[in-house]
Amino acid sequence: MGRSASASGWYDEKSSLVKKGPWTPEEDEKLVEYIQRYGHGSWSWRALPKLAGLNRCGKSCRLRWTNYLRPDIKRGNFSQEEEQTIINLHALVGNKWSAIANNLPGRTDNEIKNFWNTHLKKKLLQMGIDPVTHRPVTATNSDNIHHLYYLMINHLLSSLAPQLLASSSSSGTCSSLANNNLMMNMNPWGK
DNA sequence: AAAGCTCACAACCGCCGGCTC
DNA sequence: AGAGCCGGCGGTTGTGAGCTT
Repeated sequence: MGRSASASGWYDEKSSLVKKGPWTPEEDEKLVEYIQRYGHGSWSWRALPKLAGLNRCGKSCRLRWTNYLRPDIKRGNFSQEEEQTIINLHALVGNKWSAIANNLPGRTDNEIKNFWNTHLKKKLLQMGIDPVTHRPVTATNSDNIHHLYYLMINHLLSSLAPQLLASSSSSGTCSSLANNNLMMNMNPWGK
């Protein structure tokens, strides 16, 4: 089933008039006010811009709300524990940012994805760990840190991945696994 | 001081799966 | 059964801020 861009919500029938780019405080205010007043369920994202008096496509509104305006979003730097959780979960499920975000309350998939791409990937590479495979970059490297990390990830992949993937949509399922004592104790970069 | 570069992150884009008709 | 709508996802891009030269 192929889908056009218009069907996915980026452009409506008057696409040339739909505004793109950064949101203004006024637009934010309109969006927040409408959602807070009417809650979810009585409208669709596609219909919302018109209802709220916004010259945006529904998809842009949804993204703005879920990634930035939602009241439960946690702002600020990632803690060591959050960082550790992301790395552990990424080793289990890969680039499933929404599944990872489900286990980090207040964090969005977009935020985690950005954090991974700008910080964690580099950090792992500096440690000599491939951020994709979570294995040492050099096959012959038997350094203790790499070896511990490798054992840890393999242990988790073999024992936990099936159940994690099966329940990745339900929040709270993974966090206890990702943060369990074994993993924290084996954390090769400390803290 | 200013031009160029790098980094971080908000936003865009295209695609997919589920659902409805 | 299949076409279309919708919400959601992950990859990519644009841009502003901060840093370096």
